[in-house]
Amino acid sequence: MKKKIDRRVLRTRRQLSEAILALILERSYESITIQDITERADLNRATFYLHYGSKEELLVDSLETHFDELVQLLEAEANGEPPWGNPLHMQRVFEYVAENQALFRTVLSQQGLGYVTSSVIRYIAAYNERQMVLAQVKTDPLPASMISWHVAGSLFALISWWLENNMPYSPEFMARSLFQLCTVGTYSAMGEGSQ
Amino acid sequence: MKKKIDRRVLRTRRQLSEAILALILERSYESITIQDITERADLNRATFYLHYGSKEELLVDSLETHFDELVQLLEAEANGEPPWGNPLHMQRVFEYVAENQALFRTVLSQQGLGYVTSSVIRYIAAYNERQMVLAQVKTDPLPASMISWHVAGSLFALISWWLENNMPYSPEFMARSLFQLCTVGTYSAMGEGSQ
Amino acid sequence: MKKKIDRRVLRTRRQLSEAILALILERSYESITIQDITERADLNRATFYLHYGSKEELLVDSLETHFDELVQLLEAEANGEPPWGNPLHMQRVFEYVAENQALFRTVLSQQGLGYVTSSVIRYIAAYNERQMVLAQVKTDPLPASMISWHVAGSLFALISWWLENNMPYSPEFMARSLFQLCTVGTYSAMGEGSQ
Amino acid sequence: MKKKIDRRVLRTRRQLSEAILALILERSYESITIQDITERADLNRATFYLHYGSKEELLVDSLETHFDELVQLLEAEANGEPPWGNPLHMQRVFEYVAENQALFRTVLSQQGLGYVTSSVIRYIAAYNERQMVLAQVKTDPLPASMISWHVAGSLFALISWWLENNMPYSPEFMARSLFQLCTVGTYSAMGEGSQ
DNA sequence: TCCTAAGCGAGACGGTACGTCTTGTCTTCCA
DNA sequence: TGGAAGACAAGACGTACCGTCTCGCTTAGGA
Repeated sequence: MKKKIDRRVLRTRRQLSEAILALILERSYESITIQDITERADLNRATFYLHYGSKEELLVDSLETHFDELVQLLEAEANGEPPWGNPLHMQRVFEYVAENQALFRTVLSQQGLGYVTSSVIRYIAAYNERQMVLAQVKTDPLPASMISWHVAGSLFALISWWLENNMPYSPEFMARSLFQLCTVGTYSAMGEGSQ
Repeated sequence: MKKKIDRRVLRTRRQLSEAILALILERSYESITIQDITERADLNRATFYLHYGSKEELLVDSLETHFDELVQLLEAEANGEPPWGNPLHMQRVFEYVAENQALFRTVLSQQGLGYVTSSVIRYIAAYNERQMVLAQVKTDPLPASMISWHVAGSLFALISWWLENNMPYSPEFMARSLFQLCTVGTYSAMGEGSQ
Repeated sequence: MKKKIDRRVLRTRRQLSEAILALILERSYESITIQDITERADLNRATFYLHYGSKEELLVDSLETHFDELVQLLEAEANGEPPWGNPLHMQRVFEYVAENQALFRTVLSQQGLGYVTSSVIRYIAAYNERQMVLAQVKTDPLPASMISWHVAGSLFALISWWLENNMPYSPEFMARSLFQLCTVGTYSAMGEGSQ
Repeated sequence: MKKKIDRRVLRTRRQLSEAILALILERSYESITIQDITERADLNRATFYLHYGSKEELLVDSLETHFDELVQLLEAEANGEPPWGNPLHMQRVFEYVAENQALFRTVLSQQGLGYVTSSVIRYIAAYNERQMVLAQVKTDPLPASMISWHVAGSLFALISWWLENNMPYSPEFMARSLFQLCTVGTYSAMGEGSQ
């Protein structure tokens, strides 16, 4: 019972993906209409509805590739350590962000993409927790999920800060800072004698 | 040369504010039309446009009151300390969130309110930085704004986690946890011998 | 290279035409909204704008059919004579008016249809002049167009008078009267000895 | 029980009259809003409603002056003759039109003023009939009112033609032409041997 | 290699919300 | 008391976008 997907279908979906990704880099997500997408993709508006039910559906489908790529990259390097336990580990994330700078900047800062924003934190937190369970980290007296969210929130915030300030530091530095802020706290991270 | 604001105007704006705040607690922000708002407020649709240019404008105006309240509360208690430097300080935030639970839950989790989400982090970070400057905290070798964002992201994430898990801990506990995670880091916060 | 007009389009336009013609017979033209027309035509309001830019455009389009009918009828009978030169000729006009009584009554008397009113005189005058040129009528010392307007004004007025007085005379009588008033003048038309 | 009309009221009405008369000379009657009129008159919009119920009411009130003037002028000169019985009589009409050229041009040709257009013919016809009755004109076998309308339609048409063609003839010539067309008919008016 | 089901373009249409415009009413305040 | 100022309800306007549909044409891929 083979699925035999028409090559035209694949082509059409690719065109739609490329169109929406190109468009969100250009202007506000909410201002983009399905008409705009299909025009850019050189397709008929009705054709859109043969493949997706909404802009959101297409966007999620289009972004999946990117995030899956990153997650696979991370999981390959995680060796029984909590995700922030190793600066090198986090460094990959910042490097990946730097490579896909335009996309991340858009996704993290655009108004209409709010639901992506919050999913991202949730997504990172879930990933963190998964890794912590695998690494059998004990977190008493705090629950593991709280720690996961703490780190996810911090990571998200640092990435946002980094992009908004035009990446003034190297990925290494950012990763090391995150590592320190999370593991040994702000007091130590800021050096002796501070505060 | 007094401004002489018509009492009707104030009344109308209050009705609109109450209407939109009530509606976002009931259903998806994007699904709310201006027609819905004015109907709920018992006003004519055209009247809306005499006061606001869009749903967003009204929402921001309506939320301001709440957040300003919180900020004033915090600033009154901050005595030359960084905002997370004192668990009691943060406790106020969690208590405030608990009191306005329904609103925060909606604002932090609803899809269409994404731009609020990211503004909130930005807002907290800016507040943090302001306080750090006032407290003359030295942050070498990390820039103060990075620390601000780190703490803001963490606070945001912990509030989200807290609300999503139906507030399983007291505001005191949450504040103390945040304090520890931020100041002395995850290792210490999680107790000796962990990891 | 045929035009390929969608049958649905024709159907839609017919529905709109019928709707507006029915409505102007019922009530004041100005009081009719596009909403009214589309409701009567069982169509969506937006659909109206796919076909016409305004009520006026639709009305003109709808009336054209009627007037073209009359003009064709007249031209078929005109044999090198000026249009009022033959009572039988004009008789057709009055007969046609009688048959489409309700429509003419409305078009000639309704306030909002003023621009139709004046176009009608202009329209008749132009027709007259065209016929006079064809018939090579010499009009010295008066210009042909002045004569055309004179007769058009008279025809228009007599039709109005006829309808307003509930058609007290037969089309034949009206046509003969118009013929006499125009060709031999009021003195002769009113019989010998008058005045 | 004197009426004590405030001088301010008269002033206000005059301002409104002048405003609407000025405006119809400038642009389409329908495009003129009450807002426009009151702005031009340097009055508040609400004030309009203290004096008139609609644009139409104001316009009729404003035009009355002009037409009454003309009628008085005509009646003063009519000495028991039917109104078209004397070329000199009609000449006054054309002269009056020429003097108030801009106004007549507007009133007769503007779309939205259709109801004025048809009232004008009705008005002239009624005047004609009144004069015919006074002059005890016998019109057998045609009814007097039919004759009145015939002449009114012709007069209206000739005035329209005259204005549309930028008044190529003198009032005297127009009056004489109308006289001939109406009294002795087109055949005679166009000279011997024509047709 | 044909043929048949699918993908797709074109575009009409119903539906919904938009933001704007004009009207008419009302209230408050001033001269 | 007449008018200015302006808030508001009411409702039509023309536009924009959506999602659905129908009608053909083209073309891929199984027979």
